Order: sequence, then structure tokens, then C-alpha cells
Amino acid sequence: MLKLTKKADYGLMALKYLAEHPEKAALSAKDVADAYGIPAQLLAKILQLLTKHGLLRSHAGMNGGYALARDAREISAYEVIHAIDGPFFITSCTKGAKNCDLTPSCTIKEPLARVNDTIAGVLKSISIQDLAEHEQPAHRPHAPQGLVALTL
Amino acid sequence: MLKLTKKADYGLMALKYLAEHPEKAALSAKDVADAYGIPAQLLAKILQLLTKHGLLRSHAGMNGGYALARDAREISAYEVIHAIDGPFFITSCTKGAKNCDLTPSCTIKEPLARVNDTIAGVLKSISIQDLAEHEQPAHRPHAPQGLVALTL
DNA sequence: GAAAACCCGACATAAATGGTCGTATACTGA
DNA sequence: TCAGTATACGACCATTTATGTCGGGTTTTC
Repeated sequence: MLKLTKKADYGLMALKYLAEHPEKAALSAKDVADAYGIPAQLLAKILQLLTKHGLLRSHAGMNGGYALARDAREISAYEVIHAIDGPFFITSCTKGAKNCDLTPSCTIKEPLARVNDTIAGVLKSISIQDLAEHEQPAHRPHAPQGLVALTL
Repeated sequence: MLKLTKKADYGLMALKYLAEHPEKAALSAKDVADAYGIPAQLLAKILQLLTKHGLLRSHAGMNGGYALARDAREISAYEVIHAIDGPFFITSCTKGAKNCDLTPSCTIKEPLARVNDTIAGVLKSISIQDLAEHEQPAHRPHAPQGLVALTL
């Protein structure tokens, strides 16, 4: 159904939350989980994943927790999703692997691979910062920096 | 993981196959299934779904089978996927339903809804015809008719 | 050294997906 | 009119994937 997993959702929400509280040096997994009513242990694992992928910095001990490893503007939704759910492909069989077993099936994949690239491009153009300031008006005033053109 | 289900894949493949054989008045589910090595009964159900949604026309009896209800150019990948997998949303909680239960969660969904629209737009711009003529060179000669511009 | 945190693998449960079976119904042509 | 071909549809099962939990271990601070 082409939807994000809850884990990815949680991850994005957590990063957004961190971006919204820059005054705190670090927030614990529990803090964030409580703020959103997310299962704490599950979120913990997700944050650990994000840490391993270099999107977060962790610190143990009292008053420890997690903080963004980079500026919120420099972390894309794509990175988050990729870190949590792994590489995604819109088609089940993509070149690279030895899928599409015997049958000469999937003559479909080629055009859809471009769709895939497009989606990836869009997600890369969205930063955590964008998520944090979600009250922005529908019309962007200055420049279409996030503009993506695709010809398929 | 943001990927198409096999059913949707099968559906697209089948429509593509039908588009490639306009000389036949109709092809049976079995014909298509055999051509690609897809489980016949499963494909049958998929084609029935597509028929119910008006993308195919079916005909029982000998020499019966399925045929495109419209020109291959007039059927979008979006319609196919939508018919098979139902409406998709990139976020688990989307406005409309009473999701996002109690918690004030998902402040995420608003920006991602635009991603969703983008993806839908791209899929709508791809026709079965496009899939059928997948041997097209990478560079489109005349005009960017399938161009989609998005500013997020 | 106790408390607060992160770290991590194993497990349990739940839901979606993929696929099968059986049967009913519709159409065709000999 | 009957046999064969095909769609239509619902129920069911198997497998995988997603979600969530548990328990023990390590780091850091006070």
C-alpha cells in the first residue's frame, strides 16, 4: 500500500521533537515516547538505529539521552526512513539482486524504477526542519529551492 | 518499505500484456498467468478486481477473457494500484479517519501528505501504454508531456 | 555504588500478504 | 441441450512482515 511503517513514523516524529527542543542538550527515549504516547522500548530501539546511522548522538547516564547529530536542516526524511526501514524499492524485483527468478517477468520495473527515484528525490528534499515548522503557509514566499522536476 | 504489493505488480504486468496484444479480442487469466509464470487463480482474482473497477471488460465462455476497457493511454498506473491495494497513504494516520487516537501525535502528517500527493501525481502520469513501450530511449525526444513539477 | 540512561539480542504477538480450494454462474459452439 | 471454457466470489490457510515486549548488560553521573 505504499505506506511508511510505524517505526519510520515514530522516528520522524522523534527527530522533529528533538528539533523543536534545541534548548535541551539531550532528551531521553522515554521523554519523547511519553510526549507522543509511543511504546518507550520500541522508540528506544529506533533511536538506537538512528544513532548507529549517524543521525543522532547519544549519551548515557543521568541527564543523558539523544540529540541531533547535525542541524535539523541537514537531516532529510529520506535518511531517516532509509536508516529505519532499509533501502526501499517500489517494485518487488529490482535489478541488482537475482530476483525475477526464472520467468522473464517484470518488464514493468524499468518505468517504475524512475518513480522510485522520484520518490527518493522528494524525500531527500524534505528536512527535519521542514517537519518541525509545519505551520508554514501553503505558499512558499522565497524561491522554489525544494523544486523537483521529473520527466517520465 | 514503501513498496508495491505483488498483486499490484501482477496487475500492472497483466494490463501491460493486454496492451501489447491488441490483436486479440480478449485474453484469459490463464493466458496471462502462463505468460509470466504467475499463479493463475491469484491473477484471476486481481483481474476480477480490475474489472469491477472498470479498468477491464470481461467476457465469460469460450474465447472469452479480459480486455482493456479503455485505451492503454487512458489507464494510469495509479488507477491500477488504487483498484488493487486500495487508497494508500504514506502516513499511517491521515486526516479523514479518526486515527491519531488520543495522543496529539502525528504532527508529521501534514508535510508528508504533500509527499503523498506527489507520489500519486507521478503514478497518475504513468499510463499502461508507457509500461508497454518500455524500450524507449532514456531521452524523450518530443516535449515533456509527462512532466511533473512539485515545490515542497 | 546507586540511579539513570543507553545498548542489544531474543522472543511473542498481531496483521498483512500471498496463495489455494470449492463452487456457482455465464457464455459458446457442436 | 450438453460439454467445455471461462469468469465470479467467498472461505480458508500459510507465510512473511511488522509491531511490541522482556531481560540482561554497559556507560555515565552524582
